[in-house]
Parts: sequence; structure tokens; C-alpha cells
Amino acid sequence: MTTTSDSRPEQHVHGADAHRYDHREIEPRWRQAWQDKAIYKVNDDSERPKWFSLTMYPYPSGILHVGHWYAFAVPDVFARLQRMRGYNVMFPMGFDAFGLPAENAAIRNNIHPSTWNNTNIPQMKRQYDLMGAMIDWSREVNTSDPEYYQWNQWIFLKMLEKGLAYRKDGAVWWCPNDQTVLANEQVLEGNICERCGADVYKRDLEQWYFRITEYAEELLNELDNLDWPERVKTMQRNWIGRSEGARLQFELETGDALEVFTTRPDTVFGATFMVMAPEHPLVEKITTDEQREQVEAYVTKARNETEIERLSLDEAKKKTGVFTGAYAVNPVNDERIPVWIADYVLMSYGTGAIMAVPAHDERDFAFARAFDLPIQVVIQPEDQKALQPAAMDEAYVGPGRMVNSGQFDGTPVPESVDTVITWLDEQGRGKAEVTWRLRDWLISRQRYWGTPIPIVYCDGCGTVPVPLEQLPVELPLDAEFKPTGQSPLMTHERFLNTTCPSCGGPVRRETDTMDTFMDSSWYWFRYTSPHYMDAPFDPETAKKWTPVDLYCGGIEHAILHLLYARFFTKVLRDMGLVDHGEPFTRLRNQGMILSAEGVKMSKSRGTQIGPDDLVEEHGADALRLHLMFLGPWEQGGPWNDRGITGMERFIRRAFQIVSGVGDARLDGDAPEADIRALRSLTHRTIRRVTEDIDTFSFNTMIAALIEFTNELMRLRDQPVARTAAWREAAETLTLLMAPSTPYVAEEMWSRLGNAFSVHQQAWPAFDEVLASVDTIEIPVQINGKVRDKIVVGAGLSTDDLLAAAKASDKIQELMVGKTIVKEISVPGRLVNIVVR
RNA sequence: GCGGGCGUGGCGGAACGGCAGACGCUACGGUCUUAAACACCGUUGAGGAAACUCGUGCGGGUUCGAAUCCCGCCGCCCGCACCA
Repeated sequence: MTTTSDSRPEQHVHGADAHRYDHREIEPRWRQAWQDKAIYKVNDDSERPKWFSLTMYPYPSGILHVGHWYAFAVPDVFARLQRMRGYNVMFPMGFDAFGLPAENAAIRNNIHPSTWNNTNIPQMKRQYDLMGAMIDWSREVNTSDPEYYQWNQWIFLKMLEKGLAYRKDGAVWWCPNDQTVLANEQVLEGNICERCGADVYKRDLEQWYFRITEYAEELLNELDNLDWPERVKTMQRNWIGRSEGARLQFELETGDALEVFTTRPDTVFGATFMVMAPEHPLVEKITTDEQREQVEAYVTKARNETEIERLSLDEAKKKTGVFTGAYAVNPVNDERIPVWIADYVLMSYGTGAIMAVPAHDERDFAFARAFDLPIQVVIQPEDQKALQPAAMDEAYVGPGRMVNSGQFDGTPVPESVDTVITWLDEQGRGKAEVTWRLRDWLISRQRYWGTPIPIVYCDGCGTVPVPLEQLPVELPLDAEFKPTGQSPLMTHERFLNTTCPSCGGPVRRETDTMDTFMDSSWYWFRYTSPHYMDAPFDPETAKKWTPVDLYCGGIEHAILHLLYARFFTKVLRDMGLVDHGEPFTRLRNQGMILSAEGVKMSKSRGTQIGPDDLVEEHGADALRLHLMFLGPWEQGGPWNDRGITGMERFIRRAFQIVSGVGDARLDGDAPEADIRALRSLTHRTIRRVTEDIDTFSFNTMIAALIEFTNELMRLRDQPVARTAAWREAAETLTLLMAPSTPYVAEEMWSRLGNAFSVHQQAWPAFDEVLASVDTIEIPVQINGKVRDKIVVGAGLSTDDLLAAAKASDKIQELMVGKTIVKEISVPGRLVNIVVR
């Protein structure tokens, strides 16, 4: 390893410009040096402990904007700190290259999605390099590359083998604009497409699903052990939605059994009617002739229109429904109760049917009032007048005691739930059950730009998986990719027609592609062995690197991506490929950088701020600092470039101080106290900067660096600036700046006469003794108001501190004629004297 | 409706229950310069000549002491939303 003094341009050694900061000259030069020396190359076999820092990979959308920098440059600071601390750091990057964004952009620009990606990806990589990110591009992952997506197919086939992938006919969400089905998770506000905002509706289609519900319990329970933001965990918990209750059977007079799920089996005596989802399979059978016309009309309406009509929030609460003409018998009291259908009961949750207890459920209450159905009170709140159904204007859902419930009268609620379940079980009328809100994951997409599902359909053999050795099933690049409502692959003869792996006869390929969330559900494993050809990744190497120690990304992925990624990790564990079930030990979400107007940056509205001009004008280092200094990283906020000059000024000052050290003689004398004060400041700054990066408090970390630099500026003409302590300060400043401003720190390191590279140095150690201070200033309050400040020894005891405070002339003056009521003395903090 | 978060100068934001406004921007004044840019030195919450007083969305409370904790409002943001 050579020093870089020979690579330093002449003009910086001699002449007036010697200590001038010029990012235009510094940044490209060191970028080149890092590439030439491959200092970011990741070694799988290092003796150092591993650290896997992952940042969510982007869509190859074209160019980066400052939001991408915000999302990546800041985790880069953390990764660099870890590296300097002695970890073997993996900080990889790739591209989420399949899917609608690329496909839609390609359609808009009338070029092939692969062309679109091939144009954008190099451009984006150049921009990541511009920011000075610590990326080893030899590990890049591109999900649209067959080398990658064949492993999607491999995993799919393994899941099929284990019964975790299955094909099912059913009503699925359809987006008429994107011309594809959507997963439940991709439908917002009842019927809005997450991608394009169009109204979506349900269609009957045969589709592939992943059985994520199999893992519901584990997905819920293990959240407790993760170092993730609480709100993300809460969102996942709500999404998984565990409900404890009971499954009950009601006999219909037609002889059929109607099963319901309820969380309140203790209200079963108050069930005065039943409601089925319009799509419930029994509806047709039990509907009486007199009611048939009405019921059929309602069912048709529910299937075709309800979702759109439900758009308005008021509409959603307004109950509609139709009587089927059928009656059921309440199993606990033999009451004959009518069976209705209504769209407020969802086929996809529970059993698709409910027992309605209007007295104690808000929705059932509203329905009963709308259709004049009977209301029976079975829970009586204590210390209140008896509830009268006619006088109620809302359901009573609180605690109390059971009434009108036979032998259970007087049983306290909510303990009543378990009591009743036990009894129902004994009677064979019901049993305890846990129901989940989570649904299985629909992965089929009728789009071109995705991983082909490796299945063929044979007239003789049925649904046949493509054998592993025939992978990849390659996506043909010459297909017509424009959306037509069916997969473009359906008209691609060469793709479509193949031979059956089972019988050798002619077969048709599955033409749907996989949801791109499949790609992102395991991509980080691929970074650990990006060219491995025997499996999705080398289990041995993966074992060294995973789980990911720190995952950074946007809050918008709080549910979908993170839930699927957790699911896949558990599946891969159960296949024996990995040894852990949770992929991301620690998660941090950055806030969103908005446009100056406070709205989301959007390409179409022209509100995106690109980094290139800012880098040209202010430098990548200044831009990195500015993004960190805007405010708490986890908060985000509107973009403005007003403060960036402040960051440039800071860099210039630091640069000037450190440049001066390179050629100075530092063997001078200075007062011992000055040296001690400087070293104390240096070590306190190490502590602050380290703690702040560790806690993701990047804005205050920079404030600490600025304060340190400003103090050095004040001292630069003092004798202490000619001592070894000054060099310690300058070197420390350089090392502390290295993660945040990698370019100028490298230049400063070189100017200090040190060997390349600053990024391969150890993070400065902080010395508790040196960091301590001898004297501190303590505010002295009278009745809670600061009246004086005294300078005292740092280690003063409670009593001595109080005595020192009372010795102050000013305090004595103010206490003349007063009586001391109370004295509070907090060492290191303050003194407060309460007087009357 | 349910769940979570937030509210501090002209602006971005600091502040283990202990000096509110660190740090930066802006603005103003000054030094340097033929001049400009850069840089450097001041001032910059409000009122007041000063002593001092008032100040963290509003109203209460706990405490020697509250931006911070508790109760009740107001406003903004995010997530879920007929999940039985």
C-alpha cells in the first residue's frame, strides 16, 4: 500500500491554493482510487466478525433523486462506521428490475422493458458511485436476469412440493387499468389499486397462491423479539389479525348446517338472526322460492358493484341485505331465527357467515335497526338500569353480567367467553377457534415483465411442474408486452407450446408471471453468493452472512415486503437452506423526502430533485451532510437546499485546519490546562459522534463535528495548535468525518501524511479519563428561576455544591430577609433554593 | 370509528423531569478586498435603556422544578377500516 502523496496534484502542495477545498478536483480523484484499489470488495473469508447492512434495492426507474440518496447515503454512514470498528461489512446493492414500474415505463416510452432497464441501471450505478457509497458491485443482483429469476422458479417448485404453493379458483381482485390481478394486500380502501389508483373489482380466475397463513402464528409471535420500529410491528400484528373465539354450528330448517365464527360466544343467547356473505355457497340452496328473485338480484349487485359503491365512507356504514326465506335454530335456546344475506359479512373471513347479536355488536345493531329485526339483551352492565332494546341507540359492548342466558345468568363478562366455550364444547355445539385476518398470498400476475411460473398444463396429466433441471423457464424477450387483459405470453407460440415433462405429449405453458414481491422476498440471500449455480444461494456462505444485522428502507414496505420476506425466510429454514427464521434483526425506516411544497416527489409532476447538479455545485460530501442535517432521519420532510452552504462552510473549515497540520511542526509547548482541555474536547467529540451514529441521530452527530471544528478554529492561533494534542485533534476529526464525508476525509487523511486509506483505519477509541472535565458551570436557582451561575469542580458533592451556591454574592443578596424552605442540590446539574 | 405519531424562534431543528432554542440557514452590522465572490468577527425568540418579565398548540394537574409526566381539549400527519 502506497501513500498518496505522489497522486496529489502539484498545485495543492505549493502556492496560494494549497489549503483550498475543491470538491470538483478531490471527489473524482478519490473515487478512482477506491475503484483502482478495490477497497470496497467484500471478502467472504475474513477473520473479522461479519456485519450485514442492507438497504432496500430500488426500481430501475431512470435516475436517482435526492430521496434515493437519503435512503442510501445515510445507511452508508452506518456501514462505514461498522467497517472502521473492525467488522467485515457487507453493504450490497441491486435492482428490483421486474414488475409494473419498468413495464409501464417501457410502454409509455415504447421500448422494451429490458432496454429500459439496461439504459437506466448503468446510469443509476454511476450515481450511487457519485455519492461515494461503499458498494461492491461484483455482488449486484438484477431480478430480471434469468440467472436470478430461475431461483424464483426453483423456490416456487419446492414450495409446490411442500404444499405451500397451490392453485385455486376464486374471486380475485382485478385492476382494469393494469390489466392484472392484485394480492389482497395491494388493494387499498376497499377497492383502489395500490399501483395506479384505479377502481378494482373481483373476478373469478384460477390463480396460484402461497400458503402464508400456515405461518401466521409464527409470523405474529416472533415480532416480539425483533428490534424493529414499534409502529411497523403494530401494523404487522394488525395485518395478521389474530382473533380468539369459537366456531359454532347452527342447524337450518332445510337440514343444512351453517357454521359461524364469533369472538363473543357468550352472547349466543342473544343471536336473533343470522347473516351470510352473498357469495356463501349455501345461499342458493337455502333461498326460498318467494325470496329467490330478490336474493339473486342482491347477490349479483354485491358481486359487481358493491366494492365501487363502498367507496364513500358513509356508504360503508349503511347496511343493506336481503332475507333468504330460510330459518335457523339457535342451538342454545331453540329459538327460530331468520337467515339473511348482507355484504357486511365477508366470505373471506371466518366462515363467511355470522350469528347476529344486535344488542352487543355495533354492525348487527345497525342491521337490526335498518330491517326492524328483534334485539335481545343478554349482557347487563353492572350499576346501570336494565338495558331496554327499544331505548338503546347503540350496541352495548362493555363488561357486565350475562342475562336471559339460561344457566349462565349472572356469569361475569368477559370471563364468560371461556365459560361458554367450555360448555359448548361439552355439548358438541361448538369449539374454541383462532381466526386470522391474514389471507394466503396470491402470486399470479397476468403481466409480461415477471418471472414465468414453471408449470405446464397437459390434457392427460393435468397440472405438471417443470422439472428443476429444465429451469430456467426463460421469459422470451421478443413478446408483445403491451397489456391486453390476458398475459402477452398467451400469444407467444414458441413460449406457449412445449412438451409434457411427464408424458412427452404437447402441452401449454402457464402464461401468468409471478408477483414481483416474490423477487424481493429472498434477494438479500443472493448477495452472499451472487453467482452460485446449484441453489438460490450457497447455504454455507449464507450462514456466514445472514441474518441481516441492519435493514434500512421506507415505511411503505412495513407490511407487504417485510411480511413476505419473513415468510420466505421461515420457508427456506424449513427447507434446510438457512438456520434462522427471521431475516432482519434490526430495522430502521427513513422518513420521506418531499418536494419543497411538501408533497411526494414525482417524476410526472416534475418535482423530483436530482443530485447531479447539487454534487457538481456543492460536492457529494456536502450533499450527504445536508441530507443528514435536515432533521431526524426517521422523520424525513420537505426538501430545501438552503442549508447546504452551511455544510460546505463546515467542510472548508475542517479541511483548512487539517491541511495546516500536514506541514506544521507540532513539538511546541502550551499550558498544560490548554492541552488537557483540547484533548478532553477531542475525546468528548468521539463519544458524541459514536453514540449519535449508533442511535441514528445523524443531525446531532454533525452538530458535534461542527462544534468541534468551530472550537479548533478558535484555537488555531494558540500555542496549543503547535502541540501533539493538535495533531490528535486533527486526525480524530478526519476519522470521525470519514463515514459522513468519505471524499474529503480521504484527502485530509492523505494531507496528514497518512497511508491510504482512511476508510481502512480503526474508529478512534474514546478515553473516559481524557474526556472528563475539571470544572463545570452550574446554574443556581431561587424558587426555580436561574439567578446565578457558578463554576465549580466537576466532582463536587451535594453538600459542597450547595455551600458553593450559597457563597455566591448574588444569591446571598437575593436571600436577604427570606426564609429557606427547601434546598435541592443535584451534583453536575443545578442548585435550587426555595425561599419564602 | 380503531391504532400510532406529532405540535418549540423568520426557517430546518436541539434539549437523561434540571440553564428552552444546541447546531445550521436566513437577516442585519463589521473586518478583509480596487471591487465582487470566498473567508473571518459580532448580533439575531418577544418586550424592556437596564434590572428584569414573558415565552415550547390551548386549559388544568403532579413536582422544589414540566417542552418533557398525568387529565381534558384543538390542530396536523400516518396506518387499518363492516375482520364478526
